[in-house]
Amino acid sequence: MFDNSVELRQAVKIYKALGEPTRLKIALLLTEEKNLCCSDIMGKLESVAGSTLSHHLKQLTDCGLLDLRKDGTYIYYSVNREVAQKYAPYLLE
Amino acid sequence: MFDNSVELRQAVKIYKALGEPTRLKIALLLTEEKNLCCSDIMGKLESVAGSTLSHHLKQLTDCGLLDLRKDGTYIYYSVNREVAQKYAPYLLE
DNA sequence: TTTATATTTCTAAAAATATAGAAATAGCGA
DNA sequence: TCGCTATTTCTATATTTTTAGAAATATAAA
Repeated sequence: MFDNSVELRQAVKIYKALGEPTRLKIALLLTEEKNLCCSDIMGKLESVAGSTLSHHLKQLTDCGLLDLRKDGTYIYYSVNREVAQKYAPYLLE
Repeated sequence: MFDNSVELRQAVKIYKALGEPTRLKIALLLTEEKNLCCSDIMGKLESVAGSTLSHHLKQLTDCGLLDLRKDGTYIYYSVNREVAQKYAPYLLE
């Protein structure tokens, strides 16, 4: 029926990404203040190891929810508003 | 910062519920066709044990995404459109 | 009351996920 | 080049989640 269309799999990925407190916080952080880099984000969360944060950010970008822009050693993340609008406009409120 | 407000925890629960293929399918099924009972849903999914389905439905109702109405031995589920609208209007498309 | 059907709870196993330390990679500035 | 900072990958462990069979519960119907 809703078989595993690409669409459905993407939606699952997005909701899975948001269904974890640290990642949801990251997404909310980035709608408030765009273009934060990994270490900025680490500073705003209480005690998350860099490697852990890296995994979370990967999940959020892999599903299309976050865009990134590299600048030297820094990577700046921001919310892809189109994707957020479609799947979770709650983020943008 | 976005500390563990009730609001944030509810959002996490909802997205976690939707971040699993079977549950997302159930939610989509129920926006198409409302008031399906447990066994109707089981019929529409390929090979899910009743006990498993029961857990999924519990998760979807606990987070507020599904409403239920009991009628005899049957339990009819439907999507709570207000909650869906707020967190995942994608479901209602 | 017995039987049948719908759903849940219990229990346990398998699979997936989150986490972080350590090592690796990458770019920048001295 | 060397050292410094930012980020990722590797590896391992702990925790959570998914799954389903079996037993339990609940309601309806015969």
